Amino acid sequence: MAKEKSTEDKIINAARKVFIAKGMDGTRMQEIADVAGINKALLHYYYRTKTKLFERVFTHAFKEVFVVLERAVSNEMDFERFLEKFISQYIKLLKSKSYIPQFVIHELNRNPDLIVKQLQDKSFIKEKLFQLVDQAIEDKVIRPVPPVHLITNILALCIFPFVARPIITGFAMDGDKKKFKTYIDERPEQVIAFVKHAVLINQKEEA
Amino acid sequence: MAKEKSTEDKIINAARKVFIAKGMDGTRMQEIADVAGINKALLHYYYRTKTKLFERVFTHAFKEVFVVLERAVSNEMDFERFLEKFISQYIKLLKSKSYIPQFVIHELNRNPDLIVKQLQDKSFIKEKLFQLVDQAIEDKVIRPVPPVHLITNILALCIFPFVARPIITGFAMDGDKKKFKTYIDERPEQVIAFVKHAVLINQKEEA
DNA sequence: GTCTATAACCGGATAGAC
DNA sequence: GTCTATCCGGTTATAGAC
Repeated sequence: MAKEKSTEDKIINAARKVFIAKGMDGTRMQEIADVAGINKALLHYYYRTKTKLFERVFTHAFKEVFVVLERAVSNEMDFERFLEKFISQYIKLLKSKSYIPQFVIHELNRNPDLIVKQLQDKSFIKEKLFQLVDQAIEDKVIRPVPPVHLITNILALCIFPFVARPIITGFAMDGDKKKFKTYIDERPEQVIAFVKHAVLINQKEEA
Repeated sequence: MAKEKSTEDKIINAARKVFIAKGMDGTRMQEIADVAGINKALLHYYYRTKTKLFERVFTHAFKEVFVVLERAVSNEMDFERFLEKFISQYIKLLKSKSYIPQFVIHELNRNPDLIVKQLQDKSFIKEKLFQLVDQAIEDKVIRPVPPVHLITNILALCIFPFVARPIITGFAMDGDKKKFKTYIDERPEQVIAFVKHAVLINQKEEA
């Protein structure tokens, strides 16, 4: 099974696990060492401080859930297919990284300066996305709606369930985690239909 | 101006401020004492432990952003007006408590058991809300959509911007906080229109 | 590179004077 | 009720042996 890993890999994987589960403040270096199966001093040998190790983990996590935007704007296609592709692929991605959004959002709120480093030279993504929406409006494919709002709406519908999972599970599913899984599996279809009805102009009923 | 407050009030207010800004793990009792203008020992005199003080703050914060659901189901009205009222009032509320959603969500993710205590005897709200949606579907006011999805969609659209503020401000507004404020001011109108188009059946263009 | 031991500090909680 | 002083466990980080 080739479960062999370098010490550095073991540390990074352990750090990811613990930081994402407990946040910067809630994490203990000892716990990372335990999970990695090594000892505390070694952590400091590889990454001099907790902060440095955290920043490394955070940057990686941020990219994991952000670069999807970058990929999204690089493919040329009509707006309806863009919606379908983007929403289904993004929710699929989030399912496999379901604890990352809350982690990233929390740490960004704790320390908003972090965002600056992460968004270096990323403004072209915003331009492209806004342009995509503006073009669809001009082509009468969607009704006129400010790009920021449409884009944040789509992201909200995709991301929110993962962030609010305990509330949704507790409030609407009587704490039953299986029901939450079912709900998430239904999401792509539901979100796509919701957004299409919300903005597409010649939306006809389909078979 | 009657700025006089009991010590207990000073403590609670300071604790709210610090816990909501920094979370349970990031908060220091010393900082709460400093903000309250008293000394650390006095905190323990009123609330024996940090955990107890936290729980008091958390419960209050949770109620502040949750009871709106309770109020929403107690007013009888047609579905379209329910949407308008709920969305505009909820966003208005969140504007005045804009740091609470992220706080509540983070702590609930760190400790999902907290949700159980908060939702004691609240299942009637869920029943009423689901019923409201089912009724609207039956009356052909909205297209058929599973109640959980519609409700979480609405909540996502209202809450997400406050939770993701640093990302939205950094990504779409070049870090300009004034633009974020404008964006939030536009939200009620935008969200209401979005949801109406998404689900209302005889949606006609209005003047 | 990896370990044990320990330094240096921090933070929650308490004792006890006023 | 409110304060000062202090205890004590826990946490990051380093020293130094192997």
